[in-house]
Amino acid sequence: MVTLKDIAEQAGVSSMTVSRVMNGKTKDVSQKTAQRIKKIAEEMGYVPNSSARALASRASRLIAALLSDYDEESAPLEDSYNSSFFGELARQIQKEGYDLMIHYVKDYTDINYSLKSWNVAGAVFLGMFDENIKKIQKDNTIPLIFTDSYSSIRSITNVGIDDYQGGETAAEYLLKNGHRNLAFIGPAAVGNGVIMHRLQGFCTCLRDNGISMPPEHIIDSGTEHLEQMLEELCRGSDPVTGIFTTSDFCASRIYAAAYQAGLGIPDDLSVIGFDDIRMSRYLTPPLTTIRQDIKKKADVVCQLLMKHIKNQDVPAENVVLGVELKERGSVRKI
Amino acid sequence: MVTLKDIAEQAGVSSMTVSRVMNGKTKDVSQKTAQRIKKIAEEMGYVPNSSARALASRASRLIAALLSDYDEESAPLEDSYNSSFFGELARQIQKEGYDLMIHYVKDYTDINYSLKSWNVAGAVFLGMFDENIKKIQKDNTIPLIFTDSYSSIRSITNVGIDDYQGGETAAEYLLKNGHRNLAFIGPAAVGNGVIMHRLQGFCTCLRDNGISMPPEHIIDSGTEHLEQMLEELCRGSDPVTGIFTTSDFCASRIYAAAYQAGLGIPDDLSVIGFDDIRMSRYLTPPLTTIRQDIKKKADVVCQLLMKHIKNQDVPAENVVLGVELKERGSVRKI
DNA sequence: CTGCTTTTTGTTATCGCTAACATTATTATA
DNA sequence: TATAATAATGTTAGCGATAACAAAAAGCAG
Repeated sequence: MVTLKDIAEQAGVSSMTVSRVMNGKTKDVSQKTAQRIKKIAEEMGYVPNSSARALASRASRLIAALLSDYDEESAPLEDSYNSSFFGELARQIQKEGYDLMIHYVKDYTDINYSLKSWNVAGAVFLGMFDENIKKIQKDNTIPLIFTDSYSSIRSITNVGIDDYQGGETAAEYLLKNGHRNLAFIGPAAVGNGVIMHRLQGFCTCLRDNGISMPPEHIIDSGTEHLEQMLEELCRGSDPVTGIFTTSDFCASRIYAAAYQAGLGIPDDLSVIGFDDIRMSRYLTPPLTTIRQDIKKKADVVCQLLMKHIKNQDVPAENVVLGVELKERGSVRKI
Repeated sequence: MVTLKDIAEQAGVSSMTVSRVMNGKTKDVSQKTAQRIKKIAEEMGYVPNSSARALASRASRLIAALLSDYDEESAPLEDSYNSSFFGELARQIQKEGYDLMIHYVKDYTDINYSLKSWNVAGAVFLGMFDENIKKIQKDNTIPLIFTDSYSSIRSITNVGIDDYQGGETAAEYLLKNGHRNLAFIGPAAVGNGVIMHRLQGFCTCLRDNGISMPPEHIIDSGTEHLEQMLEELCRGSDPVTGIFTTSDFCASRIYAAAYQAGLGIPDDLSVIGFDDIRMSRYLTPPLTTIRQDIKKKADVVCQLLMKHIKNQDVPAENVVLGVELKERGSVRKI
């Protein structure tokens, strides 16, 4: 392993000078020496020891990405949306000269460990929110960025999308196409986050247009009997003709269930998804969905993180990115 | 920040004793002291500083996952299969008490940096293989595990699946169902890896059964004009009735193209995929595919890594995991 | 109680690097 | 040319932990 000292000896300077060169402190070292040292470092294949750096400078160039690990079966990265986002984030962060590590966390202890163990420069919470956040914030001075969190705490920086408007847009579009009897399919745990806001946007828009959706039309996407439910919903005297669902993956389940129930999409049933994952356009019919721009989101998260790292006093922000209706073929005009 | 020293002072012992307790060297510290120290550490919210540990012990509890970053547009983690694997790997590694960091690498320099910068304990190469591997191996003594690599170098440990057999299985199944005129759709860059072995297994099995597949039936999945190609293929005097493709994602593209071309699956065209991603069962018709067990793969990679980390002298292995036909509804019996 | 082993604890140096300050070389100013 | 200002380099002391060895305490046989 090549160290600063090795290079220093080769170059006949002190290791501090080499350190300065390696850290690009151009105005502290003469050009000539800098050039020479760079060349030697290159030749010797020097790679700075990040641990030593982190230790000495009390700051690492390392970011932690935190994923929720509430149970064994949850697999956040199996979700196409999440993993795409994570991948983009990783790339962006690397571009900024930082490294990214991943941590599944399930409680305060985990989060604490995650943030302190490598004294990371910052952390991104992926689609999760912990009750203990106040405590975490108090214990740590490093920037924390949340994504898709609906905490009411003003002092945390969050990057999310306009879920509410996404719901509205979906409702508007269904209404515009003549649908009046609608249903919502999403995770049972609506909670007070992303899902709830989509649902609220959806319902409010309906209500504003004089349409109401009965509570029994809010269906748990986790149910085993999706076909039966769809059948009941769509075969009554006042059949449901349009469904808004909270993810494209879920939409694919609805496609399958509808098919089994003998319901054609979009002829018998229109479906509108959320996310616009890569596969959505290849479903049959191509899925009409509320698109969120994952690259943009990753970019914003990364930039915000850098800003906070470089300047402690940047105030917390709540960035809400717009969503966009991606019109394809899964909603029909009545 | 709480350090060993702080705890030591509180407990009235030397920091070395605390270090021993924290590292679980039970037989070096009396039970009584150990207990007391643990309690104090707990109370003070001690989190070991991994950088300092890595520096002092010349070994970190950190694993690097390396992803290929050959161009801006490649997004390995957008692939459902890859990201699921990555997610599983992350979880398993964490369970072993290690941390995982992710690195996109595009050349020797990147890989070198990745391995040395944090003096990681080991690295996993995700579906990539670098020409310079010999050099990398020589420069580093840490265990390197490859996945899905078809290097001929005996000294590298690899975990992959039986791609060849996957191809065979697909062919057998199509033949069994009476299909005789077949096509293969996959990335243009067949290379000499995963894709080639699937194709070879497929072709060999066909040949062994007296069937041959003309070269023009090997189609680039990247093509813009998939519908046209399918149309030509399936509408001639001797129409193709079965397609083997190299991923489930690709299969979904074929579904879409077939639909556009007015070809019904499986009535006009049978399709068999590869991977068995989460969404495959929800396609219409549910996709018959060659399943690979991602959890198993992650598990094997992780166990192998641990074995190599704990014992330098474990010989390199080439683990080939079996694949399994997942029979669903996209292949019809003729 | 002595001398021995074994257990338990402590000391010192070091890992590779950087912060903070000290020094020397260089240039500019009077 | 002397002197101040600036630029370039060096020195020292850690960062928080562990390795390796050293010392003290405890246990035990005779």
